[in-house]
Amino acid sequence: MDDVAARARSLLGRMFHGHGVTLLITEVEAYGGVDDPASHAFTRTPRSEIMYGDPWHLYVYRSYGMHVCANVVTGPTDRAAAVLIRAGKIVEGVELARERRGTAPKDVALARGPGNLAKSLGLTLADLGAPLLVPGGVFLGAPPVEVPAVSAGPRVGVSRAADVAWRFWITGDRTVSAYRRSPRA
DNA sequence: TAGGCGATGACCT
DNA sequence: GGTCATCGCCTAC
Repeated sequence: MDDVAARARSLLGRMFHGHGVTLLITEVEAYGGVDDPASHAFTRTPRSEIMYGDPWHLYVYRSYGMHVCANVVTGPTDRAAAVLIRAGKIVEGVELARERRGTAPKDVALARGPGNLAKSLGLTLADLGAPLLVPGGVFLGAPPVEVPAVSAGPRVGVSRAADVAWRFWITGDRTVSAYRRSPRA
């Protein structure tokens, strides 16, 4: 369990490249997989099968019909853990991201929230299963040289097991989305 | 093949 | 800060 959280934390401060836009990951949320009721991998289906595969691949899903969310499969394979990328700070391709978002209020909010982040990066369901350690359409940059200060708290938006403190963010970063507990929690 | 559902976002007060 | 619109996909008949 703890290694899942550790891997989620290690993603903070790391670069995430997506179709011409680069952002620095500022907020993530860990999902334990097989023993985590809130995880999409909790019920094993053809779709969630990707999380039972090799680590460092992309798992994307559509929510509420219109939003796309991006996850990093972290493994190990028998656990099917994944990390939801919730927010980031765009460092390259701001113009392109703004174009994709349409009417974005501020630069700092371009990739605030999982749906907005995926939209800024131009992610679609076609990116499902993309290898994240291989430079291409979507991939991860090298780990940060300097590890940022990290805060932890309960997960957002999940209807089950919301009390697990598996949400991590870079302390004080303004791109981190505001906390909101699920109405069903 | 039909229905339920969701790891949200935007907008309004 | 609270409320509500939203719809394509997955799962279970």
